[in-house]
Amino acid sequence: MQETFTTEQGLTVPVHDLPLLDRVRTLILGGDFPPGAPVSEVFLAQEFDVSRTPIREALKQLQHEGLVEIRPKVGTFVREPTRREIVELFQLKESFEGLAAGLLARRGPVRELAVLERNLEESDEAAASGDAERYAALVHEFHQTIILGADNNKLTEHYGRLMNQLAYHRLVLRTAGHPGRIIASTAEHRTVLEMIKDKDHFGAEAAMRNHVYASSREVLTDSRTRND
Amino acid sequence: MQETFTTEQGLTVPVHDLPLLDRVRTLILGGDFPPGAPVSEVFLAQEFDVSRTPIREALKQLQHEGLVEIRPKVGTFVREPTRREIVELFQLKESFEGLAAGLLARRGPVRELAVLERNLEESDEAAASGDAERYAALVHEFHQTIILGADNNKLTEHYGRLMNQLAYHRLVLRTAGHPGRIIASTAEHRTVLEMIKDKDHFGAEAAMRNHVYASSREVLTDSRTRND
DNA sequence: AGAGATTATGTTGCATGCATGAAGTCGTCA
DNA sequence: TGACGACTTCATGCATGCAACATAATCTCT
Repeated sequence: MQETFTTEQGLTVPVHDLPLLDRVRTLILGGDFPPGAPVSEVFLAQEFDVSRTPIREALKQLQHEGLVEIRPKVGTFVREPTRREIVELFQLKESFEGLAAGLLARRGPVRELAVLERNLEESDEAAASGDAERYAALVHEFHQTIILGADNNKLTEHYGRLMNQLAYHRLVLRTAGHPGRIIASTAEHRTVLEMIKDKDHFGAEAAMRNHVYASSREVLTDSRTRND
Repeated sequence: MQETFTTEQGLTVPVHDLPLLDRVRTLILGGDFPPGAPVSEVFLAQEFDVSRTPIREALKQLQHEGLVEIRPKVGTFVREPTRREIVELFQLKESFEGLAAGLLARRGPVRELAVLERNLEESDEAAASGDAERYAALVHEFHQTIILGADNNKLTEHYGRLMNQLAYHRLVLRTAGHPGRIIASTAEHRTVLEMIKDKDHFGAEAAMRNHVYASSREVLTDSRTRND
């Protein structure tokens, strides 16, 4: 097994081309490029002070991840996911996270339980003090902990791809949404955690899927963000 | 949306580099390369009569798909999935196919029902006449029909990636296994179909997951193939 | 002036060459 | 004989150059 590195989104990539691929991805996801904007190879090449060749390879990866669209002989463009794709991705998210919660419950973890417990406490604090940013970070951490806790690298990998595709959408929502409004999804998180504690993997999966479904619906029905 | 093409495994790729990427993938999955074997760029380059550059890009894609391992400054090698990875992939397969069956049941399909119905009849015939090859093909078609019937392109995409990673393993099992032995999993398929007919998406998902789990266990416990 | 054809431009697609680094090989020395 | 070290070999990593094609701009003709 080669040396790998797991990115923030949980995507495992070979470590040797991490800097470039990661930097390009960050640049595109950063929001500097509106959807549909062209991403020229030469621009990126001089931006990162490398040749076009490694840039091309990175862009192909990103195409594979669904973040950009390469039109042969024309150019590369930031891909704007359609609403239908968003729905599809959320269906997958529900399935992935449900699976993860179930696997974690079956494992009967120790370390993760403490982390999740602490997370919920801090989430309550953040919600009470109205710290939206902190709350969002904690929500992210909660889900990430469960995914990683499932102890299934392939799941982590696929989940990372998924979240990368949703990342741009999330960003739009987060910046365009109502920052002050935080709906406490902590209750649903707590339910999930209880199920995991009880080693009820069936219940944990169901609870997590309900939670993801609920949050996705709120994202999809209107444009208000639920920070989750 | 750019023009895409869906491969046999259901993986959607841009059409312009289909020939090369697909041919390289087929070559590697074809079994000519034992696991761990080096896949030199120059070899592939002269094999397909192109330069190293497009070969490199294709290999990077395959690395992304998990089929090869690129060791920097050393070479590219056919990746041998560990047993643990096989287990992880089957867990994902269970989740994917369960999701697909559920979505299909919820859709209340018409065309797919006829196809699946016919498939089961032919499966019975193939099983009765002991045509292992035909039976395996029908099993593949059954699952593929359900995946595609779920009408979720992202699911199809992720599933395709998954199956590509399992493809090599399947091949080994199929060739090394006992070709005469066919255990009729048709009964489980029939259960899944009944649930879909009844639009019981919950039951369909459960039935499919049980089925996939059962077949995976049989694959994993010993080396005998169940053709599924 | 408008429509079609033609040129011009910009970007990608690929081939090639060279530098870099990793293994393996051979030789030398203790 | 065994171990250490320089060297050879070989494959990759990347830069560069040129050709091909899509698109836009221009020109011509009616």
